[in-house]
Amino acid sequence: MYSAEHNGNSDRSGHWEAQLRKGCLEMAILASLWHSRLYGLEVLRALSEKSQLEIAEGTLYPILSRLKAEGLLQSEWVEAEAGHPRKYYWLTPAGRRRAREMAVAWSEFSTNLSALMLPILGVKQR
Amino acid sequence: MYSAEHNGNSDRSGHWEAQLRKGCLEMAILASLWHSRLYGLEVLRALSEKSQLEIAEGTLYPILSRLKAEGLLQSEWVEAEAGHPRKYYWLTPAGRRRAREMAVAWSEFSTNLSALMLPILGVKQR
DNA sequence: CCGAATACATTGTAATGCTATGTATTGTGC
DNA sequence: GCACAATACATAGCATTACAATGTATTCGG
Repeated sequence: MYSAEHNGNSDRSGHWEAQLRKGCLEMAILASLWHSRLYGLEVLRALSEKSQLEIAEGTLYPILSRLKAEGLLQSEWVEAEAGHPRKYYWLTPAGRRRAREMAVAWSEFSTNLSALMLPILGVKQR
Repeated sequence: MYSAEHNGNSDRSGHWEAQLRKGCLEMAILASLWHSRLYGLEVLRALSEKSQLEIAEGTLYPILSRLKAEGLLQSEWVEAEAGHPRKYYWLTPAGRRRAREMAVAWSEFSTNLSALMLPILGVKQR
């Protein structure tokens, strides 16, 4: 996400984009684990590369912890052959179900909202 | 939005959809005013009809108030020929600029996130 | 041994809806 | 005229969720 601060807007202007993302992060993190288990920083990198979604570490770990507490993720410590021990996470069956539900809800929600934004983008409507 | 409570999930399950919407409401409300000024309950109806977005009154008015305080909206009381006085809102030039910025950011954000959700929906990727 | 890099974790704070509730005005029926 | 319903707007306590700042722990390299 580009910074909006260069616009010289009011002191709130830098914050509205963050609000756009709130609420989507759990879903995005679950989605990042759809294909394979990953450790924390791999999740960060996956999200950054696949969807330009930048999450801070301080944000990520509480979310992972919350999802685990809710039974949507499982985790285990793995001693690396070289380097640091890592905590790997993967989706539980309940986690896969949740991810699907969220994907469906997101698809509908985002389609509806995007239709609302079309006139503003100057896109022709049918 | 359909209710997720019929799934019999944990007590948090009914709340994640609400979180998906948070952060999008300011943008949606600004967008609802793109073409013409509206009074409060017209905004509600416009959002419900155009994008199936249901916002409670208790949510709408603080947002309208906030956007006005930020200089993005203007408002005035109008005595109706029949019925109740209504408070009409419309976008200021700064409001139109913000709406455009948000529309652009949303377009990019939602496209990226949707791409992340495609595998879960079982949609083929190129 | 020390500093850097990597990996994970925590907490106070700010922001934003949700829920419940309340105020005010107009219209209708009795 | 009065009571109630409908309409319209408003508010505040609470729950939730990131963000930012900070900290702990481990490994590696000089």
